[in-house]
Amino acid sequence: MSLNADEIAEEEIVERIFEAVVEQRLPPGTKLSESALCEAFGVGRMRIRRSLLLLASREVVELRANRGAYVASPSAEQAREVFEARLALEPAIAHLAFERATPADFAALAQHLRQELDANLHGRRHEAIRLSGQFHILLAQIAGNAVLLRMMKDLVTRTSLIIGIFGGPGAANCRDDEHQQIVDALLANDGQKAVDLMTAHLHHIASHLDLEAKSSNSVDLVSLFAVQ
Amino acid sequence: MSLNADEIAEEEIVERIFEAVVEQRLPPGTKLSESALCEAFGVGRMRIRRSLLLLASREVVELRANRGAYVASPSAEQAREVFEARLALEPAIAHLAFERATPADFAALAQHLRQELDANLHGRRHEAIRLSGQFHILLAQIAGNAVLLRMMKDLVTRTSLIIGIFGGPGAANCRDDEHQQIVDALLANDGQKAVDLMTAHLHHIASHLDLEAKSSNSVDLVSLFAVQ
DNA sequence: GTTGACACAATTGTTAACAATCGTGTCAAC
DNA sequence: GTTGACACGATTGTTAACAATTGTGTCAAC
Repeated sequence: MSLNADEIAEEEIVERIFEAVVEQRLPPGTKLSESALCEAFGVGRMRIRRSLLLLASREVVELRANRGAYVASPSAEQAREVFEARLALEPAIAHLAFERATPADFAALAQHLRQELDANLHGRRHEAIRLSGQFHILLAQIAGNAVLLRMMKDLVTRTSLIIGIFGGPGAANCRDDEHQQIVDALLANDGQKAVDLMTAHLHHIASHLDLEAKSSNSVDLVSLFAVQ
Repeated sequence: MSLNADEIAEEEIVERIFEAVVEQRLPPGTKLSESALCEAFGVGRMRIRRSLLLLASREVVELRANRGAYVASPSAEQAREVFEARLALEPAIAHLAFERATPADFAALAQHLRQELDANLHGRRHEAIRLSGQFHILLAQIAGNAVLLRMMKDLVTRTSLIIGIFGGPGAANCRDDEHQQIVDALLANDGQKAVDLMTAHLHHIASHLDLEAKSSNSVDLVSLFAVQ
């Protein structure tokens, strides 16, 4: 009778896998076998199957017919599209957050920056990466728009995959103090500056990627056999 | 052996239902019973179930536990969020389309405008509504970004639901010539004007909505029993 | 006449067995 | 030594029967 204390829901499974991908504990291409996930989450195969379908619809997981589910490996083209989308969305989100931030929101931002700094100082890498993405999601929450928030969760998660593939070694997260600067601009009531800093921040992240390399091996063959 | 001429795929079912929702042939709240859909598409229940899950993840369908699937009925708050998201995305999309449009794209735009005009002149209402949304999707295609394109498909579909609920009677689609004006600005090589016209266009559509009314009946009871 | 309880029908949700596909390892042939 | 075919094991995909929940209609009680 107690309202559903029994089993884990699909949404939670999706959320957990999102988190693992963001933290780069699930690298691109990792196989997600059904039986392993059933055991990991203690649920039936059907629930895992639905979760994988949801993850695939958000392009965090790739479903290959008769071969199973794999963590997505975004192509260079997809990476470009993700950053282009973020450049379209996040300045607008920064502006909305600027208009709507309450004192409680500023407190949350301050606490977040503290956590981020702390994780970086103490070398907790996974947590630092997660918080780095979480900052952008926190801004979307402050912007007060569930549609934009959902979009950002997807984009941030895919960005982690992109950095895992195209990012230089070690330069996994944007550990600069640019997040701090954005919050400072918001605190200084300078919305336009916050928007501009966000745009610059995204350009900085993208500039640390090498979208040419890492075409793996298959592409070599493709270009080899190109008619042109 | 022939490569899959056998059955309809989930994606196609999702696409067809999206289309029906855009054309407002599936009004908000319509029940989508599994057996009926099985018959309609000639597929097994499992495939329908997966399709409904995908539709729910894009918030075009609402899944109520043990009660089935229903076409979503966006709330006023959700309507606000959808338009806010469109206002964030579409100016950027218009700008990208401006930068990347080829002569072939302009031809497609011209043909689209002709079709839209024709459907309006001859009173083909469903087609007119569909084309009205399709214009915005065509722009996203021209912008050359699959991520943004996917987002726009979702937002346009949900906008149809929103207009169905909050739109005045008859004023279902934006039948002004604003689409024409946007294309004219693109043709005149005036990107900024196209962006501004798009923003104004979205404001016009939103201004024809009555987000206060149509709280149906349940909300009356809620406000009636509100503690405050 | 309205209200409450009860039972039934219809629909959804789950489980488990079955079918199909794919990758791998072995083995023989060249 | 490499290549091709074949068979096996493992994993995914599907089907069908079963369980559970919800809504409805009937019927008696007040």
